[in-house]
Amino acid sequence: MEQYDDQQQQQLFPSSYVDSSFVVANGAAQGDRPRAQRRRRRAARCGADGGEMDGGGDPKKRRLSDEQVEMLELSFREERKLETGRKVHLAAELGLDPKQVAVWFQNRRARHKSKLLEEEFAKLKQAHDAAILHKCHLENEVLRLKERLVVTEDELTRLRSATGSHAVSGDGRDAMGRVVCSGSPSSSFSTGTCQQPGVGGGDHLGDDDLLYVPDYANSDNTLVEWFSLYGMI
DNA sequence: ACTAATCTAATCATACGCGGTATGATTAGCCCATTAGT
Repeated sequence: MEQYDDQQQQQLFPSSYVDSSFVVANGAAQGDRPRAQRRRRRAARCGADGGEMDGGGDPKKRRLSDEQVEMLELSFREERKLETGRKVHLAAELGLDPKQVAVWFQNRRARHKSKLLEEEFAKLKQAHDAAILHKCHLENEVLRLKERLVVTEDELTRLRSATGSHAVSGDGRDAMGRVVCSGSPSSSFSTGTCQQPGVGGGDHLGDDDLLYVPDYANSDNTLVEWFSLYGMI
């Protein structure tokens, strides 16, 4: 009993989803059992008994009554597995063949499982869609930050050219008293070599005064962090 | 180990209501389904 439940759970949510249509289309599900052969067998069987069901009953398939289905549903909700005793009891109570009850439970389990799978699929799809949306938002945010970065970079360049070389005092400081790096003028983010006027000159500057972009600041994220650190964003 | 009962998965066939869905029934299981009782 318990083992069957575990097995069912495993089959309910397999680790890898395989499209059943693919399996069927590739004939791997039932070992390529020929349909024609089954049809022939069925036709022969029907022909043999004159197209009637066992016991000479109604040849047409009869649906279970609402009451019967209701009782079966009730029983199914209590326990999805059907022990022999319960099956016989139910069958007697509903006026059905025990085999009919067994078949009903088999079909009910199968359809319950496919319903669960559908629900699980819907949930996963919803989560997937939400993740895609979140990714879009993040990408937009990155674009926005990059744009701000470019603007800030332009502003920096403009400020530098406005202050010009004359604005840099002999000790290598700009008008704001910050140390000016002598990196490539084309990029304010180049590592450059920082002029340390204080070295040997007795005029020591604190780290806060150093306008310097380190080597590791070569990715967008690091640049953003760096700009944030300096309150430029 | 053997066997009967039972299971899952796939499929068919019919009912119900108008092309497609719901549902009862059948079949295979291939390193030959699994489980439980003997």
